[in-house]
Formats: sequence, C-alpha cells, structure tokens
Amino acid sequence: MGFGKGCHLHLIDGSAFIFRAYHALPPLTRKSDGLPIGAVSGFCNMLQRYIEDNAGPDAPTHVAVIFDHSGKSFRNDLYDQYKANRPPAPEDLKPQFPLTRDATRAFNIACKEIEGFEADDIIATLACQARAASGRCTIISSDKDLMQLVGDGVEMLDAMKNKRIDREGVIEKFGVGPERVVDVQALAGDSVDNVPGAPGIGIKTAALLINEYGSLEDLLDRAEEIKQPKRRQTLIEKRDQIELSKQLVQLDCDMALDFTLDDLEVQDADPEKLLGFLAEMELRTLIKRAADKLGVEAPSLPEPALAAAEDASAAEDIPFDAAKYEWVKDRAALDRWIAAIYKRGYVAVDTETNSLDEMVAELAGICLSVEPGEACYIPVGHKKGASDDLFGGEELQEDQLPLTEVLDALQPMLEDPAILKIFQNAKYDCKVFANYKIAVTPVDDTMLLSYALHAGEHNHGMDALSERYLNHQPIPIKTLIGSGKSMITFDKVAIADALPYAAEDADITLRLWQLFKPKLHRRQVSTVYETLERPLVPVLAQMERYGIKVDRDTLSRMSNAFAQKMAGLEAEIHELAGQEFNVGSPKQLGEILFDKLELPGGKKGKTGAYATGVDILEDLATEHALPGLVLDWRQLSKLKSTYTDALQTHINAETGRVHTSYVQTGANTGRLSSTDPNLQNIPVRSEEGRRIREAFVAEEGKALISLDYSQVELRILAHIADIDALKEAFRDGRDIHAMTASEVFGVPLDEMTSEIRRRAKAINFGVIYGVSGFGLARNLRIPRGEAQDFINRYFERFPGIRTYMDDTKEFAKTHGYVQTLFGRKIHTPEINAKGPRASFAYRAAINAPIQGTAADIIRRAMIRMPEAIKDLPAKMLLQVHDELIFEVEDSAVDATIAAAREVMQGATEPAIKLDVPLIVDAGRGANWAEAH
DNA sequence: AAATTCACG
DNA sequence: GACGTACGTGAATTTC
Repeated sequence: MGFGKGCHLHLIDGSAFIFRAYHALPPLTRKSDGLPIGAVSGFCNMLQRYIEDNAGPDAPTHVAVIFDHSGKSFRNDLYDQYKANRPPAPEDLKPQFPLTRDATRAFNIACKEIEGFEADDIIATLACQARAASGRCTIISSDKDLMQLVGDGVEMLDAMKNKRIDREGVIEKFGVGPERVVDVQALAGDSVDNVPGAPGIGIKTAALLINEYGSLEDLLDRAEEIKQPKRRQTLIEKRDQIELSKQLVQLDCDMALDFTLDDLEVQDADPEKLLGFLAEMELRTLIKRAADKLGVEAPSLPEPALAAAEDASAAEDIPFDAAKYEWVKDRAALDRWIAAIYKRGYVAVDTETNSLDEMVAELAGICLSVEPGEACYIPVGHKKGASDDLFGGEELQEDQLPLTEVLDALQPMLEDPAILKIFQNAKYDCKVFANYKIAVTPVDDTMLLSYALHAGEHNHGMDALSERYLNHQPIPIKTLIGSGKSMITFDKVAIADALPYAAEDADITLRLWQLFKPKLHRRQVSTVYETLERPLVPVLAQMERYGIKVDRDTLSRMSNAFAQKMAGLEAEIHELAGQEFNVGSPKQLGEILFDKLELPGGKKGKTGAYATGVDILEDLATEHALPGLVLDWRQLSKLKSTYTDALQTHINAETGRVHTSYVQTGANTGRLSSTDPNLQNIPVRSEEGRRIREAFVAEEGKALISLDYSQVELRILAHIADIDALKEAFRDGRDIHAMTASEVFGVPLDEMTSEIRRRAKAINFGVIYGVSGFGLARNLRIPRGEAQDFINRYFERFPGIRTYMDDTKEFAKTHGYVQTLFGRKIHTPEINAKGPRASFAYRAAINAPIQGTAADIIRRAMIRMPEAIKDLPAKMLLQVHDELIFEVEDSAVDATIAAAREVMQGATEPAIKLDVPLIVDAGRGANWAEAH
C-alpha cells in the first residue's frame, strides 16, 4: 500500500525513550556477563506497551523509531556551542545505544538515523511528507522542539502522560500557534540545548512580542518601536544571535532520505526474532509477556541465565492454589511437616494470633512452608463464636491439635541452630513465641531483606511485596475479620476460612525469600542486612518486652490539671471571640480570626481553609490577645490528649510498664520509628511538656540513665564532606555553632552574642536539610535577602559542603540511590522527576547519607550493647534516634554509663574510623526528666 | 480517608 | 521564567 489518504504514520522519538528508560529504572545488568541493560530493558518494555496500546481500530499503518546519530550535527557548524553544555552520556548507558537499535528491529519496526542530522529533523521531514500525501501523523514524544510540526493532520502524543498535544496544546505551551513556535523559541532560547536566544526574554515575553508584531522578522525590523528600553536595546543589539537561534531551532523538513514513507509500513511481528532478542538480553518477564501477546510458547533461557535472572524466581511460575494448602489435624501430619523441614534446612513460618499487641497475643495457629505453592496451617487456638451460648466464646473449634503438643513438637526445630526460620516481620512472631518461652533462632526476615534492598522504592508490607514481586494479590484480612466496629479477632474465624489466608502468608514469605536473598549480593547490601538489620531484631524485641515503667497517678494528676487550665482558657477565648465555638477546630478558628475579627493574613491551602498553624498564630499574637490564648490551649490539648491521657491506656496491666513497638523499616534513612505508643516524641522542648517525662520512672532501687550522641549529624557532615575547619573544631571540643558564627559572620569568639550564635546554629542545621534562602528567612524571621547572604557566606567559607551537595545529587541522578558510610542504600526514585518533586528528592538525597549514617552508628551500638552490659544489673529500654535510655540498679549506675558510653563512642569501629570524635553525654535520675 | 496540627530527633 | 521553599517520623482531631 502506498502512503496516502487514510494512512496513519507513527514516529517514535527513540532517544527520548532511551533516556526515560535509563533514568526511570535502577541500574540493571545482564546476569550472565554483567552487561548493563537497564535502559534496553525499559526501552523494550515501552515498545511492548506501545504495541499493546496501539492495536485498536486507530492503529497506525506506518511506523518508525527515529534516533539521533552520534556525533555532531549540521547545527554545530552553525554554532559550535550548540548543545555544548550537555553532559556526556553515562558510561553504563553508552554500550546500550546500539542495543536499542537491535531491539527496535527485533520488534520488526523500522529504525532510522542519519549522520549529521538530529532525530528531530528526520521526524520533521517524514511528518511533512505524510502531510503532503494527505495522511495523518502522530509523533510520540513530548519534546517541545517538535511542537512546531503540529497541525494539519500532525499531532504529538506524550506517551508517559498518555496526553495528545494538538494545536490547542501547543498554544497552551508557547502562547502561539505551531507556525510561530520557532519564533518564540528563537527569542526565548533554550538552556538545555544551549540556544542563546535574547537575554532576559523568556517564553511568556516572547509570545507577547510575536503576537503583537506578527512574526520574528517583523519584530526585528520594527524593534525601534518597542517601548521598554532594555528590551529594545537587546533586540537590536542581539539581532544576529536571535537569527542564529532561529536557524538552530528550525527543523529541516526537506532532508534527502534514502527511504520513503512506503518503507515504513507496519509489519507483523516475527516471534522468533523478537523472543530471540529478548532471550539474549535475559529479560525474563518481558519474554513471557511478549510470548503471551503473540500466542506462542515462551522460549526458556539458557541455564546460567535462568538461575540468576533478576527479579524472577522458580516460584514465579508456580500458581497460588489454596487447594494445595494442608490443614494439619493430627500428630502424624505434624510430624511429616517437621521431617520435611529438617530435610530442607529452612522453613517459612507465620503465626496467627488474637491481637496485634505482641505482649498479650495468644496463638491461634501456625503456618509453615518449605516449597513454593505448598503450605500448611496448624490451628491451635480457634474458638467458636460467642453466639451459641454463654461459654461459646471460650470453646475450641474441632480438629485442632492441643497447643502444648504442637509447641512441644515444634520447639526443638524453632530453636535448632541448623534450621533457618524465615518470617515476614520476624520481630512480631518471635515475640509471640517468646510468650511461650520459645527462643526462635536463627531467623531471616523478608521485610528486612526488602528494606536493605529497596529502601525508598516502596514499602515493605507483605501485601505490597506480593503484588509487586509475585504478581499476586493476597487474600485481604478484611474478608475474614471485617473492619471497623464489627471487627472480630482471628481466633474467632472458622478454621476452614482461615486456612487459605494463613497458609498463603507462609507461601508468599517463602517465595519472597527465594527472590530476595540472592539479590543481597548482587545489590551489594549483604553487609547492611547481616550487620545492621538482622542482628537488631532480637535486641529490639528484648527492649520492647522490658518496656519502661510509667506512673499512672502522675499522668492522671497532670491530665486533671491540664483539663482545668484548658477550661479557663476556653472561657477567655470565647469571651474574646464574642461567641462560643470549638477551639480545636482550625476551620471555626480561622473564621473567627479572619472573618469575624478581620485580622490580617488571608487564606491558604488547596482546600480553601484558613491556615492557623503555630507560625501564623504567633505572628497574629502581636495584633490580638486571642491567638496567644489559642496557642496556650492547643499546647495543653496536645499534651493531654496525646500524652497524659493516651499513655495511660498503654500501660500493660500485667507489667505496669509501657511497651512501645519499634518499626525497623519505619524510615527510609535507616532510622527506627516507634508506635503504640510513640516514645520517640515525648515532650522536652517546653517546660510544661517536659514534666510528662517525670512519669517515666525507674523501679524502686534503680535509676534511669540516658546517653546521647552530641551533635552527631554535624560531625558526620564534617567527616563526609571533609571540612577541615569543622573537623578541627570538633577535635578541639570547641563550640561548633559559635565557631561557625565567627567564621561566617567574622565576629571574634569573645564578642559572640547569643543571637549571632543562634543564627549560625540555624544555618548549621539548615545545611543538613538542604535549606533555601526562603526557608532560613522564615525560620529566623529575617528578610530573605539577608538569609541568602548568610547561606552564600557559609558556602564560601566551607566550599566542601557545596561540593558534597553537588556530588551527592550527581550520584543520585546516575545511580538512583545514595549511600551511608556503612553502605546502606537509600533509593531516590524521584530525583530525575521534574518540578517541585525533584527539589524534594534532591534535599532528601542530601540529608539521607547524614541522617542514615547517624542511624547506622546507633544501630551498631545497640547491637553490641547486650554483650557489653551482660554482667551489669542493667537493661536497655528505649532509643530516641541519638539517645539510649537504660534502667539500672543504683549501685551500678557509673559502671553502666562507662560501659555504654564506650560502646556508643566506638560504634563506627572497626569498619570506619571517623575523622572526628564521637562524644556521648550522660545523665541519671529517678525519672526520665532528671536523666535527660 | 484526607487534611491539619504538633510532638520529637 | 515560574514555582515552591529544611530532613525524618507518629498520633489526635476535625472535616468531608
């Protein structure tokens, strides 16, 4: 068929596909020889998806992928600086360029590039030919340089956003129609391609001028008429540069091609060619997908490749089948499973209980799996519903082995050092077993494997991991126990219903383990997992089980005092407002402040509600008495509801202590988080809040001690960024903020004021977070320009910090992650996004190695701590990021401080020798307020 | 369930 | 040239 009316040509911007694929994916290598193939893999995925998405009635009749030819183009002859500030392609991308051409041909799609021309010119020429032949053309690209081609049957399609760009879309972007796009571009220039344009004129101004004068030529001819003197001068003086810019952005629609549109006709796929290529690249998942679409059998990979193929396991092909899950009802079946476990050497285990609180949880059943697709459930505590009779709630369901018999049979296996027990979130299950005096060891944990491998990429809950890596959606727990008020506990579920859910969890855990464990080496995080994750599990479990004693009476008295004060404040507030309203409602408060009292400081937020945060109320406090009272009320309300009231409900009836739960995967940086209750945010900054710490007490005859790292993150910054001045200051034990102030502001140390020191402190902390002038200005409540000056001077004085930031950003952009000193990888998938998301990712990437290294250090200390204090009457109870809290008999306070301090100060060694000393401060007392 | 606010390092 | 603007968390409360 010759190309003509009714025909539809698709032109794919190949280079855009390659770069998008490269940056969107983590570095991926071919397993058999380590060849980098991340971009090729992503490129093939995009082509496959393109083909699947374009099979319908509007399918193209002709298609080609157009590439840039390597080397210079004719534009470099026009202007030697054209695209001169483009960084060279990353080393691991270069070998992939020819492979993407091979991939295109393997998909049986025409593949074109021409020496001395850019892909955009070939696309332009073909689009014009298609238009001349009365056919349609769709350009699959979002490159704004191609927008000049739109119109008259030519459209663009942004494949990522699946958004078509027509004439209207171009006008939206450039403010002019496609025929004037080059004029606007010539004026505005392009920093990415290094097109100079007219200095000081951007797209907005350019569109305004072009629309007023009709065309670039008319504008330049009549430049004398322009009113703004600066703009007039620019256009007159830079005429040559602007005309050159137009030549650079103008695409060549009239290239001589050695092929015609007819050569681009869509061809049927050649399964052998395509699958052969994908097999050569060892892209397992894509082979299956492509074979499925083609309706042919997927070829098997060569054996070594199969064994190692990334993100694919033997388990992937084994279906999930609830019929293969076994209900263990008798002793013979249980013994059979135990024998199978000993034969295999490892087993995936999951426990079902009647509570999410491990301190009180009782076993409902145990699941085991040693082979993907096969699992069993051993119910031991399922009870009949309470509906039958008064005692029904305690009566056991049928066909369950006695709990003690099951535990006696399993205990030797669970404690056998030769048998590896695999869990998803091992800490929970180990604590449950600990309730039955069973010490499970050794243990692997798929949640922690995922965290070591994928921190920052996604969460590590089992449901999410299963969907992502096994392509399988587990049975939602809601279908068994319901949700909200009518929720029941798992031990009340009928065993027949519980079986498929529970056994599946062990099955999934085993499959995830088979997938993740070999990846530790390939991603080089084995040491992270083995030294920072795995050994921490028993340490945290022990701390949680000890808990910390909290005095209910103290909290209760404080609650009452807060309630009284709040009532008084509330009356005053209503008085001042002239009406009653809910002080706790930001919405109602906003209306009182800004509508009724007409205080300055209008709306904010996307919901249209007034913002009434502490910053705003503090500013308003100078205008009116009410905001200050609200702030006082809020502080009390927070203290009462979150602390003095809520903490009481967390006191364990049996132990009289509060048992928090640490989430080891809680923060992407390696920090822990603490929940139910969160004991990492107990008030300390305000005098009234700090008194809540008086309720955290030591037992009679014991004391609480607290040891915290002094300015650990700044020390790490000094080491990582290699700032001599900072390192020396730390080595000499000087006041680091005063030192910074004197360096940055030029004030001698003996003339230092607290205000200047405070500013330096804010800058020191800001730097760790990637602060902007705007942010520092807001924090210090100083003019923005002044804040920017501070920051500039800071970087001038400590240029190494700027270098660290630039290097970190560059590393994140090429690798997709950043690293701590101990090799922990924190992924930064958004670093190559554009807009504000990239800014957030950039600041997070700067902060992560610092915060993460600090987290690694205290983890190392915690892991060594039990051994260091084993002969002392002391227990480690809490961790608050840079602080550890112990309970110790009065007689051993000094010895414990000495032992713990030594472990903490030496925690980096022998792996790392820091250039700065780590200093640990210590306190002691009958309660946490005194100890801190 | 989302948004807002505020407690901590 | 515009846009947003300091990192990492968890919990309580109000609003939709």
